[in-house]
Order: sequence, then C-alpha cells, then structure tokens
Amino acid sequence: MADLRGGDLSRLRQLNSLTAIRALRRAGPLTLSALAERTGLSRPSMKEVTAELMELGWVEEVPPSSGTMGRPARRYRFRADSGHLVGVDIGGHNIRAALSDLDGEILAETRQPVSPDDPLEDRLAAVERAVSGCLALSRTTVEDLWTVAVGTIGVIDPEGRVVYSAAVPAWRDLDLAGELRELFPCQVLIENDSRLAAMAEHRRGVAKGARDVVFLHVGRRMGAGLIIGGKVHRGFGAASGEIVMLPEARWFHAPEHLNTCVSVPEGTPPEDAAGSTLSAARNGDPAALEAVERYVDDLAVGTAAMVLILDPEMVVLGGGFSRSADVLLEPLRRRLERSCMRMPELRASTLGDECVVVGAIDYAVGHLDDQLFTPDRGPLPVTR
Amino acid sequence: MADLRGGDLSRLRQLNSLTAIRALRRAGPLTLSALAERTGLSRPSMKEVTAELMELGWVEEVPPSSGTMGRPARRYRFRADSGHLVGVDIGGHNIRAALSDLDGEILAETRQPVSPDDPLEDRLAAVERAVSGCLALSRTTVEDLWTVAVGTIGVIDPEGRVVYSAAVPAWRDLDLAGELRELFPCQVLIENDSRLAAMAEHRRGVAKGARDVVFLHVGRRMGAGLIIGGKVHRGFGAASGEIVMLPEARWFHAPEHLNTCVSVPEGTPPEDAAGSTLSAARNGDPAALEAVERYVDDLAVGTAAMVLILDPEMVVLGGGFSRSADVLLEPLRRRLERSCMRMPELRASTLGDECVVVGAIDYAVGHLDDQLFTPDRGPLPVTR
DNA sequence: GCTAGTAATGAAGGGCTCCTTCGTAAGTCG
DNA sequence: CGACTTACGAAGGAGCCCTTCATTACTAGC
Repeated sequence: MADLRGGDLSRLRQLNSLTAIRALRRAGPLTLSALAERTGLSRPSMKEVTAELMELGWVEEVPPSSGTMGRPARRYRFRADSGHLVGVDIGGHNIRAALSDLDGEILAETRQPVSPDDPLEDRLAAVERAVSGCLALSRTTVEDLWTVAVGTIGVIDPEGRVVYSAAVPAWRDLDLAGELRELFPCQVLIENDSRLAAMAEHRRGVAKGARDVVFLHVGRRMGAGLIIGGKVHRGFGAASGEIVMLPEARWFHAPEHLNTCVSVPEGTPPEDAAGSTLSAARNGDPAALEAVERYVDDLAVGTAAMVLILDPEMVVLGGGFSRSADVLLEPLRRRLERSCMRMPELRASTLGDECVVVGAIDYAVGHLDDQLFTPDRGPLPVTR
Repeated sequence: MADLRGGDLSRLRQLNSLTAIRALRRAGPLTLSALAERTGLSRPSMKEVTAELMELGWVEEVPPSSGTMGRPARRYRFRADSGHLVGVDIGGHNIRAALSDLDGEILAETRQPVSPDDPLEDRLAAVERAVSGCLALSRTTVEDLWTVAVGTIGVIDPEGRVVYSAAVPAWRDLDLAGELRELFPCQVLIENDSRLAAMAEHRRGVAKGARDVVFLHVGRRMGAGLIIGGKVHRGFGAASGEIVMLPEARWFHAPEHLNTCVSVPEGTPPEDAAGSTLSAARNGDPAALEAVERYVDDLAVGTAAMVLILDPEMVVLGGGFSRSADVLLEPLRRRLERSCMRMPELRASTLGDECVVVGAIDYAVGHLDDQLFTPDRGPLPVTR
C-alpha cells in the first residue's frame, strides 16, 4: 500500500541477490547457468551476485556433479546450516521441541511430558529441557539459534501475551514471549497451535499449494486454523478460528458424544474414552457408530459455517482424532455435502502428533523469508 | 510465490515509473521536487521518468502554482481523464450505472427501474440504457471505456458465469460476462454485489483503512462480503460469504420477523413491510420493537459466526435495512458482545443505495491498479 | 526600478549493474 | 588422441541513477 519508494541500482542488486537465494532454497544446489536461467539474469551477472553472497556467508560452493558432458559446472547451495531454528509445541500434556536448519529441514526432536496443572516455572523448565535436548542431539549451541517459534493453546495477542487459555490455568494473562525471551537470546515468536498445524499442512502436508484452507483441529479440544490467500489468517486480535465459542455452531459439546458412549468400558480413564469409542466404531459397534454419527453431526455445523463463509479450496481434518479419520471422514463428507454450496476437497492430516512443532518450524522459516524479502530491508547481513 | 525473476535495468525504470504514477494518483498534482522526495529518487532521474510518462500519455503538465518563493516549479498530474470506467449494479428492481475517470472520481450516474421477472433481453437492454445515459451525461463515447465492472446478486464463477441466483430467474446459468462483452467493447468484470459493497465501504466508506472487514448486506435478501488483508475475499469458487445457506446461522428466515409483524398496516405491499416495521420500531411501537429484537437475535447468530471465525477489525452494517441502522445497531451490538471473544468495531454503512455501483467503480480501479503494478507486465502502454 | 534571496532547471561527469561477445579451460565420447 | 560439449573468465558497451554546478525565473525589500 504505502510502497512509494522508487528503486536504486543497489536495490536492484539486492532484489537479484534475494531472488538467487530464493531459487537456491527452492531447488537445492544449482549451477551458475541454471541459476541464471531461472532468474532471467545473464551468467556474468549471476556470477557476480553469487560471489557477493558467498562473501556474505549466505551461499557456498559444493563439489561439481561429474558424469556430464563438457566442463563440469561449479555448483552453489544456500547455506541452510549457517543458522538454526527451533519450534516448540507447548501442549497440555506434552511439550515437544524440534530443531531445524534455515530451510526447515528437521535435525532433532524431543518431547517432555507435563501435566496441565503444573505451575508456570515447571512448564517453562520443561520447555528449556526440551530445547536443550534438541541442541545437544545436533551438537548446536543456543548462540546458533536465530528464531524460536512457539505454538500453544489459547488466544495469544500480537505481542505474545496469552489473552485467554481455557485448558492450562497457569497460562492466563501471561507474557509468554517475555518469559521465553529470558530463556533464549534470540527472536521469539508465539502463535496459536491450531494455526501452526494449519501452516504445517499447508507447507508440507496434504494442503500443499492450496490457497485457502480450513484446518480442523479436532480432539479433546476443538480448534480451527485458517489459511487465506496462502497465508495464515490471525485476525485483528489474533482470535480467528474460535468458532467453538458459538453455541449454535455446536462444536463445544461435540466431543461429549464420544466420551459418554455406552461402548466405552468401565474404568477407562476419561482422556481415553473418545479414542475407545472411535476404535469401537471402526470395529462396527452400533452404539459407537451412533455416537460418531452424533459427533459428526455437531462437527459438521461449525465446519459448514466456515466453508460457507470462506469457500475454501480444501478442508483438512487434523488434531488428535484425525488418527481415526477413516471413521470420521466419510460421515463428515456426507453431512457437508448437504450443507455446502460448493463442496471443498476434504482430506485427513498426515503429519500426526508432530503437526504443531513442524508448523512452528515452518512459521519460523516463513518469518525469516518475510524478513529477507521485505523491501527496503537494507543490505543483506553477514552470517557468521 | 513463483516470483523467481530477477530484475533488469529496464525493470528498475518500470518500477520507478509506476511508483511515480502511484504517487501522482495519490497526492494530486506534484512538482518534480515533491515527486523526487516522495519516491526517494533524485530530481534528474525523476525528470527523465516524467518526461517518458508524458510521452506515453500517462501524465500531463498543469500550470505552476504562483505565489511561492523562488522560481515556480512545473507541476505534473496523472491524466485520470485519459480513460473512463463504468460501474453497474444489476439489482432485482433497479439497474444503476456510474461513470468515473481512472481515479474512480464519479462523473455521472443513472438509474433504470426493472422488474425481477423481466426476461433477459429486457434486463440487458436496461443495462445498456443505463450506461449510455452515463456516457451521454458526461459527453463520452463507448470507445473511451477501459473497463465495465458489474455487480449482481448470486454466485458468479471466476469466468463470469452466473452459477446460482435465487432472486432473479432469468439469471440462472447465464454467461453474463459473455453477454456484456457483446454490448461493450472493453474489459468486463463481474462480481457479487455484496462483495462490491464491502469494497466501496473499504475504499471510501466507514471501513477505510481497516485490514479485515465483515460487511453485512442486510435487506430483503441477506448477504455478506469479506475484506481480508485489505483485499476482497472471493473464495475458491467465488462463493464466500454465503452463510445465509446454513439453517443454524438463522439468517435465511430472519427478515420474516420484520415482514410479518402485527404493526404493519394491512394493505402494505410486501416489499415495504420490513421498512414499515423498522419505522414503527423507531417510533417506539412495542410489537415492532419485539420483532426487531427477534430479527437481530437471528442476524446476530450468523454475524457472530463470521466474527468468531475471522476476528475482523470491523463489522459494517449495510444494505437496504442499514437506513434503519439507528434501530438495529445497538441491539446488534449488545447481542454480539455476548457472543464474541473480541468485539470488533460495529458501524453502519454511509454510502446508501449507491454502495454497489460505487463498489463496482472501485473494483475497476483496483483492477487497473493490479494490472499496472503486476511485475513483468511489460512496458507501460501508450494511452490514446 | 533595482538588488538580494530563493528555489527550480538543465547539462556534465561519474559510478554501478547488467548485457553481449569471445577466447580459453576442463571434462566426455568414439 | 582428437572432436565435441559445456562452463569459465575477461573485455567492451549500454542504461539508469547520482552528484554537482552554472543558469534561470520569480518574490521581497529598499
């Protein structure tokens, strides 16, 4: 909108450098000629650009590939290992962390069990243990971290304060970003976990390439993450996707159908009840099938609202219950087809429990990209 | 996403030319120095750019402003009159047209009454009459038209076919874009009317500057238009905003509360019943107030769904009933405050009946901007 | 009416980035 | 070992932007 700045020669070079980086990130090691062709620049210009990028530490040479006709071309690659990113999923019962290079390639993962009732210090300590574990596994130090991206339940405002969190008492009114900045001397990003899961499916899961996606985070809690125009939609107060708060959408009490089914054996711990019902339904238990039917009836109302409002290209069923997508997908499809004007593609998540951590990594990668490609960001920094 | 093209010197010039055009469009006539300062270019470079733009017909010189110290500076302005845009609102009972210059400044408006049951040819003839009227009023010819943008009820697919239209029988399965291209020898754009109304409020109405807006098109029909990230959100099949199709959202039958109120005098034509109820409510009639209460109760459900899903910055109440915003706004606000996590700003539309035509103009302007500022669009064309 | 002051103009010279072209280098294939 | 293929590197040229400076046109004050 307010982009009224004209361009300089140096701006042009910057643009071309970034284009080269982008091409290298997307397509792995490339020769000078390949790079030149992709970017539309001439070889000599490309040569100069890569020389500069090598000097700054963004690009390095790799051994030429042999076996080709003619003189072997030098190959260059983006130095994804010149920095590291960490993704963290702070859930009710588990804290997961993953470490990746600057391309989002995951190098290490850890998990720390916690309890929803743990006091704040214990949770933060568990976060630190999880991250330290990742660093140790890949022989990295905290100084190499460029960004820590955190996903957690609840509504988190743009400054990283937890505005609302039903499931984790210690989280209320917490300046989570501030607490984490104490632990990690680098950029800290916080985002809602459903949105990160949506991001993961969009960047490397079943929703790859889709422009508008509704991600259903179904499990013991219900949530939704939206991708609009290829980007995560946060909303003005970072509270998008909270359709669960609307009674008429029938999401809030939906899981109860699964929890209270008569097919659940007595003595089953409450957190396993829904899973038991879903298993029974898979085996054809009539009571369980009926409970699933009622559950899907409710799930479909809020989902249809999102589909009718947004007309997305795809709906992705994710979260804990997506393990039972085989039981849920078809009934949900049938119900949605009745309500929706244009039926979007309906798919089950494939990323499983790591969805949120991976999404946090992807969020960090995306943030890095944004920073790099923001116009007038000044010259490229030197890495190490 | 797929922007992997590097930049040429000529690309730089193109970018700077476009930046100059943009600056001139935004801030009216400017001197060379002012332009240079705004764009960050040096004066000599700016001089060359404007010389080129004048040669191409995009910019012209205006008399210098006198009374300043020093040598009077030449002033340049964007030639908004080197082409014209037309916006059309094809409604059930009225066809409105407006003609504007390339800046969206409206030069003429006309209206043609029609009936919902008119056959297709009559409607198209009325469209042509409406547009011809505008052209005559401003002494323009159809050859000067760059774009005709049309708003109409129903779901229109990306190619300009009417996919679905409940209110106008002749509209079903019609290749509207094709029909209109027969009438007008220029670019023809078709869009849903609620979305255009949303666009108008966003570009020149109460929602100016807001990033995410939910526009409620309330009247005898119900509809919604979404602005997300400052842009109109169409959806994958151009069917966004159709929450009215979901029974649980309670929009579909909501207007009936106003139509069937006992306060409506006998003999009132059905299309005036709702207006009568709203007037009665304004005067304190208890039955009417109760009907309004029930109407708002229903309206609030679908609205809350949109607010909870999108968390917009603002909700704008528009459409025919927004004339009675004084009666509707406060009850709606109270109901929404109960349902929404974060209450968005709630405002009434100010553009009135011209909302859709004006939105169509703005859509055409936006389209022109997009075309101009698409990278790799080639060199600027000559105008005239 | 004249002079001083102010601000825009126009032309000259320089630097940077990109392009094309051409001879040279380093491999594979027969 | 020679022919062929492909990449490399250097040289020369064009385009675009910048800075600098003398010139021009107008206002303000005496």
